[in-house]
Amino acid sequence: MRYPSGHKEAKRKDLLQASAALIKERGFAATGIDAMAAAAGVTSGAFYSHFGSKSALLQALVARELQHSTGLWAGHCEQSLEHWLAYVLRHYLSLDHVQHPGSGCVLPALGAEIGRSDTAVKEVFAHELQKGIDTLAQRLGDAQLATAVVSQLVGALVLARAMPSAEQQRAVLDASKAVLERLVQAQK
Amino acid sequence: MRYPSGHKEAKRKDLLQASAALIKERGFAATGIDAMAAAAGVTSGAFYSHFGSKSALLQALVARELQHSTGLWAGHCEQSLEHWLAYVLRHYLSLDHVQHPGSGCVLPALGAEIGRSDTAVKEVFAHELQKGIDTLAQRLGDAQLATAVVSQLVGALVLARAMPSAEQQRAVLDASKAVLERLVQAQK
DNA sequence: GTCTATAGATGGATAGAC
DNA sequence: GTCTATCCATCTATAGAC
Repeated sequence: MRYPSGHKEAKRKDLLQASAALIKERGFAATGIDAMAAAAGVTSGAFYSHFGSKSALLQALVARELQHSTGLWAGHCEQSLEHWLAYVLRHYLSLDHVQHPGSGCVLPALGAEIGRSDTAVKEVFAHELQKGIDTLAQRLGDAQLATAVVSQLVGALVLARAMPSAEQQRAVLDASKAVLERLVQAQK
Repeated sequence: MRYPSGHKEAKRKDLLQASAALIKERGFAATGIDAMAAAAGVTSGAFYSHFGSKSALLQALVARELQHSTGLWAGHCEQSLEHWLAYVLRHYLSLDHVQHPGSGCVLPALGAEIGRSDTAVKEVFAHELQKGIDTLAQRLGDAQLATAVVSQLVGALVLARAMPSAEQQRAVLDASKAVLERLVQAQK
């Protein structure tokens, strides 16, 4: 073959990684194939040798992004509940996360658009998210609380990003921090 | 004049109402001017005699939608905190709301896209949302709790809509209901 | 105020050369 | 496997007739 072994897998990974940042930043519907391909250093023709359609890329992207997130999640859950909580308050509910969606969690950035996607995308989403919720549920001893905590985090990021000033963004984050501490402390 | 007095205001209202449902259903970026105009029974040419741009419509739409939502919100807050909570659990956190975004709240449907809009849209958003939060904060006696409750509701709707089955959607809603009851009851 | 028509750009996706 | 070139549809926005 004219290309080295492993080239295709590497390029597919490049495409996923580069388009993930673009899509989380601009939105899935607003991001074109050309822009994704260009971000990975190829053209739109090459895109279709890796993904059958734009929706197929979204499916792979949701899987990859959630696997990464739940990996971080689980890593900080291992030590203790307090350690996990400190990590979430410090990083997930941060002004930096609000202002840089391209390098942040896929849920607040693309959650609504996943809800408008086909069943294949939703199934990947539900499957991967469940892993993260299960990990937290084990630590908390309460599956419903774990699910609500994720909802709290996602809602706070969505609202904070819609705010026009950093002060207003911080107010939304601080409110969520206070309530999350209350919820998790009560569980100890 | 060739058109009856009040015609323009009425048509503008038609455009807002018809496009609101479309946009909350399909997303703002994915909805074209032609589709919005057609839903109100006019053509794209007429659209621009009411709104200077697509973004100007979003601004008017966010204002109108949030005014409607905070009106409902305040109405159910008047009687008692319990009455408000029952209303929210029964209607906002319902399977019907999850499955019919076109007639539902603008926050979970368009929150992420408002976050990607220009400052004018974000300022209208923040101004109108603050009214709703203030109303609830007075009842709860805790402004941060009020903000976090809204985040919880928005996050739950976003996640539930991304789920592929009604059972999974309901699990997200039930988790939020349980935690909201706990949070609000503790405040009494 | 609304229409038709259209400009000018970009969208997703495909075909054929290399 | 990637490129260039392209089809065809759709996009936002404008111009001119009525």
